[in-house]
Amino acid sequence: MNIARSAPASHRTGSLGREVADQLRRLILTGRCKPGDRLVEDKLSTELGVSRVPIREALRTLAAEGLVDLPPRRGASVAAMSADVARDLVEVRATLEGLNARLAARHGDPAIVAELKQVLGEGNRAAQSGNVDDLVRLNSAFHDKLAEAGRNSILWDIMRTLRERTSLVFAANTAARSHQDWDEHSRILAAVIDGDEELAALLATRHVHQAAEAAFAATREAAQAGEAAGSVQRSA
Amino acid sequence: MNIARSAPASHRTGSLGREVADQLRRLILTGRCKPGDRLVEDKLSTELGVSRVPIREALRTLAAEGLVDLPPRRGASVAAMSADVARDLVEVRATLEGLNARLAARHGDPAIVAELKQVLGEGNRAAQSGNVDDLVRLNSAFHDKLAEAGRNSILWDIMRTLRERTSLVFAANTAARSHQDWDEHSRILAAVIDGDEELAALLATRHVHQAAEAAFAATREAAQAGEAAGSVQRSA
DNA sequence: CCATCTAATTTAGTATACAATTTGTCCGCT
DNA sequence: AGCGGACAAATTGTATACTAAATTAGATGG
Repeated sequence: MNIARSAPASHRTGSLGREVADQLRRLILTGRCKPGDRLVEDKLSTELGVSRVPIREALRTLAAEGLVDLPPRRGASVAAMSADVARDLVEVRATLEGLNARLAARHGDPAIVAELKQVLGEGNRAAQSGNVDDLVRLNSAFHDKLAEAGRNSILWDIMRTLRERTSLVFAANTAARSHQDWDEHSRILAAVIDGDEELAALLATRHVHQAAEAAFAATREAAQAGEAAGSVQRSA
Repeated sequence: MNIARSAPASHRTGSLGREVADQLRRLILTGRCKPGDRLVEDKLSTELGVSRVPIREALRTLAAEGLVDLPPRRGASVAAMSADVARDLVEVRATLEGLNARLAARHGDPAIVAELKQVLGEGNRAAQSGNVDDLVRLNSAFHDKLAEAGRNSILWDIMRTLRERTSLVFAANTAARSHQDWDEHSRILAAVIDGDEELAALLATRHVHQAAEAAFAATREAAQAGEAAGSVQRSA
């Protein structure tokens, strides 16, 4: 699995370190590395076919993004998220999605609005058909475009990492809430198009809070169910 | 200037890379490295007496914080801030200071509030005497403590880097606005103590916006004055 | 079973070498 | 004189090897 060869010109980042960071980010976000998993430099080095230098660089990058824990002298591990941190993340993201929606409503770039309409249509179809991969991708695309529409580079950057980290919280029940999700997306976009800053901000903030509530509730249920039946196969 | 020896046990961070990052951060924030200055790995390596590895680590860290530019294959330089980025920073920071003040008013930790009162007193005295170093330090301390009072680790982390970057914008006229600054600090703290979330949020947000307005105005004046008289000694 | 000592693993850092790329300079050409 | 391209210098990106320090795991003995 030599990424130097497996992805030679696919997305030229100009640096192996960034490619490694992208690879690991994907592994973490798709859940193939679970929270707490250790990321040993030597192992990654041989597995990915690069020296330890780019590996270390990638690990620092991901640590800065909050995706990996990196205690001194103790090595990297996939960041575990406590309930407290999850709530903190949601609180901040909700506020910033509100700010961003307000800015988007203020500027109203027609090109981006058109793209948002496009994504909204596809999202609604995906919610009908229930394709989870499409739902995840389109949800990501919608919030991405919306962040672009806000036209604030600082905000865009912060929201990118915030979305990544919250996606781990929300991942479990994207499918279950998809209809409500896309209904809310639709209303947010309508407010943005209307230039109604207050409403756009309110809806975007509430959207995050409601999605979080649902996710937390689902997680609690799963935890209870697991507690009742799961202790036999804890290590699976 | 070997930092490995010059700061052996002063503030053990457990990692040379972090010490280097701290050093460079201070150089940048105190203005001893101006925006655009190149940060060449070899030079820093010999000057600080460490190998290139911790230097690179530090540069990545600072790049993640937004204090240095790090284009691929082109080397690091102290981040320059355009007027656009400054406005974006202020917009986001104003919103997050608002959120944080709201959270601080909600929780109202007595210990931190006591510390805030302490800092407020010292700040008012410094505003009277006009000691710039003290003003900078105490202003930083006030916002630091206030961020603690919000009790949101994610928010705390984001606001830390945001404060660093905006401090570069505000640095010029901290002295000029000190009385109004500390008057506003006082009102924010009062609202926090009252548990008045709405008022605390409003005042904190407005505090940032007003400080920014003043700083932008001062910068514009300086630019005009410089345009009229300064082209003779451009390079100084 | 617990404490402790030891050995293996792993990270942190140094030194060095080299390839790739960017940047700067110089020279000839128009 | 100005411009474009070859050439050289500087700098980053990566690999490799080695040392040191710290943590983890295991073995040993009480």
